[in-house]
Amino acid sequence: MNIGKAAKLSNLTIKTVRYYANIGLVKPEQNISSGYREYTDEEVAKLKFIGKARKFDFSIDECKELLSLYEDKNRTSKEVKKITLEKILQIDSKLKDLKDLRNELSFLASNCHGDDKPNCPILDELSKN
Amino acid sequence: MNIGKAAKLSNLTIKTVRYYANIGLVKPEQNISSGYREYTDEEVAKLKFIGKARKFDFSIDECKELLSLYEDKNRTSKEVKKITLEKILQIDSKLKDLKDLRNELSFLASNCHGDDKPNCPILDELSKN
DNA sequence: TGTATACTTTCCCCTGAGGGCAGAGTAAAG
DNA sequence: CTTTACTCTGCCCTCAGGGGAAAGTATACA
Repeated sequence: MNIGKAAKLSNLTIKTVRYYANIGLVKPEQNISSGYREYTDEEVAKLKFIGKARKFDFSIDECKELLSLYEDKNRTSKEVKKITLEKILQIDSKLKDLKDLRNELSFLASNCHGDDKPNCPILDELSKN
Repeated sequence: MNIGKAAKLSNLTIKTVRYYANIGLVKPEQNISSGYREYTDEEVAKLKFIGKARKFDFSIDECKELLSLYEDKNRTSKEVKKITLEKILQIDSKLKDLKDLRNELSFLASNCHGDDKPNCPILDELSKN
């Protein structure tokens, strides 16, 4: 099938599918006379796989890794779990940063009257040395 | 003072300070004969201000806005508080997405034996239709 | 058979917030 | 006068594609 159908079936944009072909993530055969990319069902399955992994916040490189494990029938579940646990740690770290940030901002905001006067603890904090 | 000292005093890199000059965020005078940027103490204070705001996850555009409020002695604290509360809402939304993601990944990981067998619920989920 | 429409191709620039490097000019210290 | 330190502009790079142009290909319909 052509790229349009492959994109539709995998719920990705054509741009994305073409990008994945260009970086060698899912590289279909290309019709010699027309130059059109020709996707097989299996390649569409890989596209879907990647689409899901991307939603789980895996980077393209991590998707590449997961995809090769997915294709390797001799892989161990240990390898996959390792990547997943690392991703969870990354998310935890991001969560902590965001929570800290939220606390600080919320503290500043709660100290700011938010009225029509110019006095503002938020700006005071930002201009502190 | 030259850009090196301004960067040091504001705890920013020279690249960053030059970038802020290029986009018109903090635009110092430039010595005509040498072409060197010449920063005043006030401009360094603005750089510091921006550096702090960036750490609070404000975008460059938001920094621009905050900076103009900071410079406007007639601004109302209401305006500043509004921007801050919006930023907090953005952070809350990001936090929710990340938490959901973490839950899903952690559920998958807990269902995966993580042993030497190829059977893997994580990959199964990623290849589900 | 011709043509209008839909689909696909490559190519180039854009995002945010700078980083890295090259080559050249300027300043300060010895 | 030379060495060293500093600064300048300009270019390409990041990440994961998005937008659009110009040109080629395929399909539907008259």
